Amino acid sequence: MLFPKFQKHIDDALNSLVRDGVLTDGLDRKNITLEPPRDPSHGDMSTNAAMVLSKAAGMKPRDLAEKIVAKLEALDDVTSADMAGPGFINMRLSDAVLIEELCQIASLGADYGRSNVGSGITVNVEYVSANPTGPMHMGHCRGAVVGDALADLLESIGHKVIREYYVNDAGSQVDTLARSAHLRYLEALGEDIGDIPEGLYPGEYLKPVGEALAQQFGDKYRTAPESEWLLIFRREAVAKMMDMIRRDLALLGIKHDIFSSEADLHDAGKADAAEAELRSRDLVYDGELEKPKGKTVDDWEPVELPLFRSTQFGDDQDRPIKKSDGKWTYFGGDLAYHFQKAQSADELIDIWGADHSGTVKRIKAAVLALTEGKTKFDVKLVQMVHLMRNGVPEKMSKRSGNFVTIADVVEEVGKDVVRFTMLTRKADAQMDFDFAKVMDASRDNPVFYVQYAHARIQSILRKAAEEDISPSDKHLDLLESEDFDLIKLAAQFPRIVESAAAAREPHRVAFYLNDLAAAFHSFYNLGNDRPEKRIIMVNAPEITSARLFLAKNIGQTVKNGLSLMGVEAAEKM
RNA sequence: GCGCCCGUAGCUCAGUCGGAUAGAGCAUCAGAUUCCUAAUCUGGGGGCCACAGGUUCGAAUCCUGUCGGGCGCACCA
Repeated sequence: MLFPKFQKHIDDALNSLVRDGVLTDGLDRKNITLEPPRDPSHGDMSTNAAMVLSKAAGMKPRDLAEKIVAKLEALDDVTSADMAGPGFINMRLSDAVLIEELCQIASLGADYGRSNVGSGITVNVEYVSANPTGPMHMGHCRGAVVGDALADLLESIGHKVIREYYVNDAGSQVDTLARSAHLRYLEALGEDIGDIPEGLYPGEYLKPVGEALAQQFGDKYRTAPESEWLLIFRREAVAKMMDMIRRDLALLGIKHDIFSSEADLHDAGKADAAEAELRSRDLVYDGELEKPKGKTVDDWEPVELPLFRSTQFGDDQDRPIKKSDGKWTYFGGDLAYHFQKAQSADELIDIWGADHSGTVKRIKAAVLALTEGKTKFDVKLVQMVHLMRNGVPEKMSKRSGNFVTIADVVEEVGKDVVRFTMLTRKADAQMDFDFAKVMDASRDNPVFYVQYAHARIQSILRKAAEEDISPSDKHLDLLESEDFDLIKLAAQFPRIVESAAAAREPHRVAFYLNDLAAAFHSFYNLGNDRPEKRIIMVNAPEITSARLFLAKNIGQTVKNGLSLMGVEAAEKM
């Protein structure tokens, strides 16, 4: 592949200069970059090697650059190498090396863009982890898509990836769920339940749960005290909610390997074990919390609780792992949960909503303490999505049972639009999601633009087949400069994937695909005014077969990119 | 009051480990279809990269401060 190949060229050139006595050995080369210049008139490939090394080498950047240029211009893969500006080195690539890259796309097919730079490292990505108390709504959507795409991305560079969903089935919210389900159970048995009382979940989605429970238990728990049915109803209702969530996830194409239960974690004594471990190292102690700042709490009174010393790791205050009633706090369980995940992974990544930003420090502290720094841990915060319709905010309120579900949105605009839209923005910037815009203005939606490029290519291939011309690598020497420009852009795909994975920013793939699609559409339209630039030219089957080969592999690259985002590559539009 | 994120064209946003003259889409203006899918393309206008300092060969990018916006600041989850 092109970029690794040229990295080696530069490395070799520097080694050669070391042998010549121009450079001292062992200079730090990690800041050397290799990238296409922003302005194509500067060349195809540019490196800052001379500027980075000049200080340590005791030379002026431009003098060193000249020495490196002399080595590089001797290469077969390079037609020219020049020094520019303060010491940039610009190269132009030979046709042969670009044709070689094009053939690589063809031979690698769906694997073009994949690599093994991350092999041997297992990464656990936890995402979604929505409470099992209702269907998935749009508040969960962005984190789900970003997490899923990130997991794909990490897998594509060779990491072993464990995709995990943490089911919060131990807190008080699932008791509320059980009570809400019991009410619907009574309703299913024919009782008039009236309005849903304050504090219970009012959503209609619990009706079928109540009916199923009535079917299963008859009127066994109609008048029974709560203590008899709470655990049973909790288990049944959580299972039903998770079924529903799994269906919602499937609609969006979100995949998980493991659903970890918080309740199971406690039953297995994992939290006790973590507490014991931390107490033995004096990282958990019994103490009192400070009064909350910036917010008045009416019934505040100091209580002694087991506290984790997160202040030692930069948190504002120590954090309780158990409540005064002796039950675990969410944090207590989460701490044990992360310790458990660290047993089977080298790196952990959590995808959280920005509304949990306040708890990042404590959980980072906990992982650092429990794994003694051996496990890399990163929390990726995904900012809020504001739902709009024609510029008017769409109301969302869980308490009233009134919220926009993922199922509704997928039904309205489709999986591909949702996924692509969620990935056309940095995750740490807020975004608006306007139904009217993504629907009515679908022509302007980047997802269709990219899909259209792929569909257009497939259409050309079908058309060529009718003319009895098929793609072939026999006459690639007939390709012209516009053809090579497309190859250059496609050749960037592997490094885009690699850098997006390293930075954990799936959105970079989306922006790259937009560029690649634009380049192809532009290429295609050259043929409007200049018939000799058309892809299919019935009277010139040799160049046509070469251009078809090019188009086919551009299509392959688009498809590989879309597949990383979980978006279909349309055959026809 | 404190913590985290953000501030780039009229709007929505990119901008790679600090690199060369800051980009794209929408909107706007002017064009392209007897021709492989016009869901496309070509061109024009539009910028104090919030502001002020600092770091250096070089800053939209890193550091400090100010201003503006969002999220959070329970033993909730």
